[in-house]
Amino acid sequence: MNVHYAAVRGMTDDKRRAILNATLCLLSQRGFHGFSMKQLAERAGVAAGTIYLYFHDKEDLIQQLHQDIIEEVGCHLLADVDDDWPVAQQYHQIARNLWQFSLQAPEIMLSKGQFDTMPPDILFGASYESPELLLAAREKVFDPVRPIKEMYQRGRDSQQLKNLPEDVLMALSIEPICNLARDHCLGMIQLDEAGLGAVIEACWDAIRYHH
Amino acid sequence: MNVHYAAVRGMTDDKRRAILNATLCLLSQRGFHGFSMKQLAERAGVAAGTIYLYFHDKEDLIQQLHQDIIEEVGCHLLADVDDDWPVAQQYHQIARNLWQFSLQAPEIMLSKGQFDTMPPDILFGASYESPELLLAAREKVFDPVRPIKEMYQRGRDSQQLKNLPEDVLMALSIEPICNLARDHCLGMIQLDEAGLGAVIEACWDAIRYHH
Amino acid sequence: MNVHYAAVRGMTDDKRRAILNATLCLLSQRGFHGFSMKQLAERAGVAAGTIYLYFHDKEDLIQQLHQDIIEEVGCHLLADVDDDWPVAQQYHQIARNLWQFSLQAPEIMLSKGQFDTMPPDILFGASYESPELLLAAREKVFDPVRPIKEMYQRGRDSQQLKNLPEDVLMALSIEPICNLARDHCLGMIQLDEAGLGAVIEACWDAIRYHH
Amino acid sequence: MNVHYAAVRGMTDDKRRAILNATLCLLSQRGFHGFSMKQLAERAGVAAGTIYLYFHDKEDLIQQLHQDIIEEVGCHLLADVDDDWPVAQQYHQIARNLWQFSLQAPEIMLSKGQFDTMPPDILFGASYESPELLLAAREKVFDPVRPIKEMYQRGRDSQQLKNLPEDVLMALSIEPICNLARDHCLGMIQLDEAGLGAVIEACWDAIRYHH
DNA sequence: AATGAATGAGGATTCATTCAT
DNA sequence: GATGAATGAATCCTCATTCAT
Repeated sequence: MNVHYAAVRGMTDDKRRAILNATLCLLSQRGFHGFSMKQLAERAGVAAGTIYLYFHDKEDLIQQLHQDIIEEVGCHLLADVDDDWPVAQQYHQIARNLWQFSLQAPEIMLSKGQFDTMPPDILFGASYESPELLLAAREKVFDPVRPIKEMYQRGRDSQQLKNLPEDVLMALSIEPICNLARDHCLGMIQLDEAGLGAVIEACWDAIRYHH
Repeated sequence: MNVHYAAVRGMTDDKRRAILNATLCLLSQRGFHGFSMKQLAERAGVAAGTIYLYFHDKEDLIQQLHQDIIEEVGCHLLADVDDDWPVAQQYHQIARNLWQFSLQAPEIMLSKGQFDTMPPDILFGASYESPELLLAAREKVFDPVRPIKEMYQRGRDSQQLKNLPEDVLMALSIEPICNLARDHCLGMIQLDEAGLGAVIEACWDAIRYHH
Repeated sequence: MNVHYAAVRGMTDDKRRAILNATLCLLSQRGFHGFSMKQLAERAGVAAGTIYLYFHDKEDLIQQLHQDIIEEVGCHLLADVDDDWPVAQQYHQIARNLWQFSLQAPEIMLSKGQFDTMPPDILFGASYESPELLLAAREKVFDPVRPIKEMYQRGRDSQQLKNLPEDVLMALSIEPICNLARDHCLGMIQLDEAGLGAVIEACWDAIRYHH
Repeated sequence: MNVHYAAVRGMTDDKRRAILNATLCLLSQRGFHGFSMKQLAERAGVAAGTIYLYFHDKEDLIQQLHQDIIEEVGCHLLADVDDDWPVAQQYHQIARNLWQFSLQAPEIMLSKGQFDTMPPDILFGASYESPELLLAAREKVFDPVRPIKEMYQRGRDSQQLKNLPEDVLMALSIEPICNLARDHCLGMIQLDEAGLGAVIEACWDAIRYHH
């Protein structure tokens, strides 16, 4: 019975996963309004109605996908990063993890821009009209990557990093690598190992405290 | 007669401008597929059919908007920049111009992400499938901001900037400021004069050649 | 003054003719609903609004075109036909005139099918619902070709033609030639001089009284 | 189970049939561009979107209707026609079948003119520009009525019919009856049994070889 | 007389979602 | 749980017609 249940769970979860994967693919290529639920069903190999067994509607689907991705990204970025390392080493590891991750899951990289431009009520259930609500909701959603934020805080407090808000530090050192990874995935730029090293170093230069 | 003609010209151009402005507004909020031509007509204060007197279809409208914006951005970013200045000074002026521009035309800043995630055939008439065609088409479209690219080339050749492709240098020094400007417009971050100076300096640190 | 007026009249009539010619062309290719007034204006070399100076609306335009065509057709079919000739000779002359006419005005031939399938209220101002009204209206419109009908009557009354209604006699002897002329114009069939003679003879066989 | 399945099949096919029937009705009255998909949906008793479950677009719908009609017409015209009969008898049977058919399916008769004036790419996927392609496509579409064509060939080869192309023979002996049947359906002419016999005989006179 | 910009109703088609099976 | 036929509102775009110039 247990086995049977597990099997069923697994199967249904397979369907959920198939739908989420197909959504990611279509979302990264066409954006939220740019693909239809029928296309999605086809791509996922399920019937149109099946999607609504797992997700309440299109927005819910996107929201759950977003959450899933953040968890996966958080997991990959922090792999092999030791809390005891100096901030510089931590940062370099994270940056390399990010690049590595973009190679194995390019659609996720491509989907970032779509999520960034999405009305925030879809992802967070709050709009720009009420900034404090939105901030709180964002914090919750981005909880899986909080350790990264905390690393920046520690780095700043110990004067290894410049005295700037964490958001800004990340915008200076993580986002450029995201953007370049995306361009790399799209074939718009080429970057070899040496180039990658130089880029990571440049981003480190941007945020490290110059004595 | 001349005046009269000008007035007429002005009026019809007013319609085109009204449509483009309304498009920018809706595009930045909802994305390409996220707003309807009827909404657009309403916002622009014209009849739905009128849009098609000035633009062939929705894609053409977006493309023309994109071109218009690039010209306007190019114009503003390069204002008060002297060719004879050292690269460092040129960069700082451009960065400040960019921030300034984001304050007076926030919707343009917000629309950048939408354009970045748009299928390139809409903007450039070429897809990722044929990279060389796409590259050529991009170059043409981005011609109004070519002087900025050339500044980066000169800076690199004279060893004032790191030895990285211009695209990468820009991704390290211009895009982060764009992103922060966008977040600033949305109220997601606050940045005072000192903070802005620090950010610009940080981006300069990212790309300047450290001897 | 008179001359001036005539010139103006001529010019405006030129416009009317240009519009009618362009209408014929578009109608024969696309049918009543298949072409737009803007296309028509373009083809005729006038502004869209100009059409409405000469015709009340699209239906009126078609109706006037129809009337014009019937007059022109009547004129050509009856050319060189002498009232004193025997019916057989008259018929042969008309049939040859018809073929000849189809060669010099193929669009008219092609437009016949369009008029035949048009709701009769457009052409005659009466519908199939009130057959007697429709019949009267048709008679009036087709007045320019009445001599042909009368020829058939005389032929029947003098027992040179079969004892069938004129409409039927025409459907047996004129319409097939029209259809073949249309197919010839479209390149769907080829018919040389001998073939044409055989066809005309065959149609004559269909209606002549066999003693 | 089988019965159940059949019932379901029947029901869905019912929808397709309802749409085709409604299309025929509207097409014969208004022509291809003259009726809207919304009107069609209303007439067929389905939602607008439902049409697109069965047909790719309006052109596909018309094309399928055309094919259906040709099959039905072929079936009716050749009913009770024996291959062993002399050509004369075959022709007479076909002609009577045609008249009979026009009485029980008048809309089909009325639709013929609409199909005849339709741009051939809709019906055959080929235009007048490439006559050989068009001819081949036509032959395929008209395959269900090929036996009739073959009868004409045999009749001509055995010198029972005049030495004219089959197309011409049909234009002389079948099309006039079609046209008269249409006029009869519309109430534009009356034709009793004797009249019909005379008409069929007249058409036979047109094509039979006179020794 | 002539223009052609402007209109907004109406065109074909697609969409997210539901529900009977 | 899974299906996919069915819906009808909403999509983009075209149309015949008007009217200020």
